[in-house]
Amino acid sequence: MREYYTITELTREFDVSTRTLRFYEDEGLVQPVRRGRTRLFRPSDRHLIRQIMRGKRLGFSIAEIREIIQMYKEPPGEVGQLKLMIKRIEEKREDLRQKRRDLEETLAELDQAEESCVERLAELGVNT
Amino acid sequence: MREYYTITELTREFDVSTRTLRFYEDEGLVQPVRRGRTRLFRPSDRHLIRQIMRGKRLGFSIAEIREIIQMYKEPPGEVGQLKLMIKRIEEKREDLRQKRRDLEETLAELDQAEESCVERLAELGVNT
DNA sequence: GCGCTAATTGACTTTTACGTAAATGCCGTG
DNA sequence: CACGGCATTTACGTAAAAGTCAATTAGCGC
Repeated sequence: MREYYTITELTREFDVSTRTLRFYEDEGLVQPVRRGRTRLFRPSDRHLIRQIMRGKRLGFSIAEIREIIQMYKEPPGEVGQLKLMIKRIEEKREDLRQKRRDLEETLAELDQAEESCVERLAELGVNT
Repeated sequence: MREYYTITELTREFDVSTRTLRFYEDEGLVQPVRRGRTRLFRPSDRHLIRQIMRGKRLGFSIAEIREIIQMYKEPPGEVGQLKLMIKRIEEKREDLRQKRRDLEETLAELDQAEESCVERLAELGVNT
C-alpha cells in the first residue's frame, strides 16, 4: 500500500480531470495533505474517490454522495446521533433498492428489445 | 386502459411539473396528441414517461434516455441497422451491469456501516 | 354568454458539475 | 540558470434539466 498518490496518478486511474479532483476537495469530499502547495492523496483519499465515482455512476448528486460518505465514517458516539444515522442509512438503502428495481426492469426490456432484433434478423434470413 | 390522460393527471402520478412534461415533448421523448391546444397523453406516452423516470433515477441523461427509448421501438428493417442496434443494446446492457455492480458494492458498504452503528449502540448498552 | 380555472407559450433564471484560460509556483535536468 | 513540465489559484464560462413568471387562451359549468 503506497503512502501517497499525486493528483495526476489519480486522474489517470479514475479517468477524471485535475479540475474534478480539486472540485471534490473544495466540496470537502477529500482532504489531501499538502507538501508546499502540492496535494498528496493518501490511500484513504483514493478509496473515497473510488466511492465518489461509484456514486456518480449511480446518478447520485454531489450532495447525496457527501451524505453517503458520511455514513461510511466512524459511527458517532451519541445515542441519538447513532439512531438518526441508522435511519438515514435505511433510507439510502431503500433508495438503492428502488434503483435496483429500475435497473432490473430496464435490463429486462433491453433483453426483449434485443430478442426482437434477433428475430427480425432471422426473418430476413440472416444467420446470427 | 384509458384512452387519454391530461397533463396534470400525469404530473400527479409521476410527481413532476407540467414544465417537465412539456420539456420532454420539446425533446421529442413523448408526442401527446392535441385537442385544440390541449395535450392529450395516450397510454403509450404514459408508458414512455414511466421509462423516462426510471432512466432518470438511474442517472441517465436525457440524451441517454432518448437512446434507450429508441431501442424499445420497433426494430428497423435493414440488416445493417439491426446489427448496429443490437450492438448498441449490448453496450447499454454493459453499462447497466456496471451500475449493478456499483449498486451491490454500495449496498454492502451501507450494510457494514449500519452494523457498526448497531454494534456501537450495543456497546453503549442500548437494546435495539 | 360569462367567469373562472386550467392549460399553453415564451422568455428568463437557476442549479449542478465541472471546463477552460491566464497567470504563476515549484522542481529536476542539462 | 534557463527551461520544460506539471501544479496551483482565480475567475469566468457552459451545458443539461428543469424552475419561475407573465401574458394569453381555451374549455367547462352554470
